[in-house]
Amino acid sequence: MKHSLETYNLFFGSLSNPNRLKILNVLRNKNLNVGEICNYTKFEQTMVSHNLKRLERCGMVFSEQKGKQRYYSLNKKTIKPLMKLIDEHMGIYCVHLIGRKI
Amino acid sequence: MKHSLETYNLFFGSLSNPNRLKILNVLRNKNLNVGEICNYTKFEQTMVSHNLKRLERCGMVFSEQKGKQRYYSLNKKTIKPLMKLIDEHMGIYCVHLIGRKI
DNA sequence: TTCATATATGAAATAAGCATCATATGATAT
DNA sequence: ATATCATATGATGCTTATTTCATATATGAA
Repeated sequence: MKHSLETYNLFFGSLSNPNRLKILNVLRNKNLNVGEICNYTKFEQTMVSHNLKRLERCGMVFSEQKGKQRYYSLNKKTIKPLMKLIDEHMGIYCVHLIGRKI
Repeated sequence: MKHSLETYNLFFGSLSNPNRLKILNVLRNKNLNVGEICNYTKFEQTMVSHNLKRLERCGMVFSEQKGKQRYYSLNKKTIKPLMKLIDEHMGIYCVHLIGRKI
């Protein structure tokens, strides 16, 4: 491990939340501003902003101001291979817990 | 995303805990039984057992009974490339938050 | 079988994380 | 400047996660 446990913890913690995962998911195909993310996810604006902030701090999304709106985009370079890795892992080791809570 | 948000959440949740990360860390180089993990980490036995259980359910560690002891080993096939991916990510995008809490 | 050691389990207590609320900042237009 | 729309922030209450405690199960030895 190259970095501190705290840093890894922060990274993984950012991904261990269904709402943040959903936000990442709606950003997969196109860049969206906060309002659009709210529409797609049916989440409240403040909640989305809080979660976007955390995702951005961890480098999982980027943002760019365009007029009054701020557009968010997925860090595909990290998120795509990450998801791929986990999909493969789950396909092998986690079949038993698909659909479970714990 | 191939699996449900809940499943990803469970996966990442297992990694977003400093104690579990520390346990994974001490398993990097050699397989250890529960008592040994406690010694290395200075964690309590029950806590270690609870956390090992969760890690095993998510396929991050494997276990094997040997006499009275149960030995745990890291799922290197997943954990190693995962850590590599994240180290690279952090090196680029997370320099600013090294050592931070949030 | 009984004893000692190793690990696991369930429930309760504690801690951490999160959404929500109220409010603030920022941007553009008038 | 003020008004309006878009997004961000801080604090608080609530929920979920985690550790701890007490106890149970499992394995091997005597």
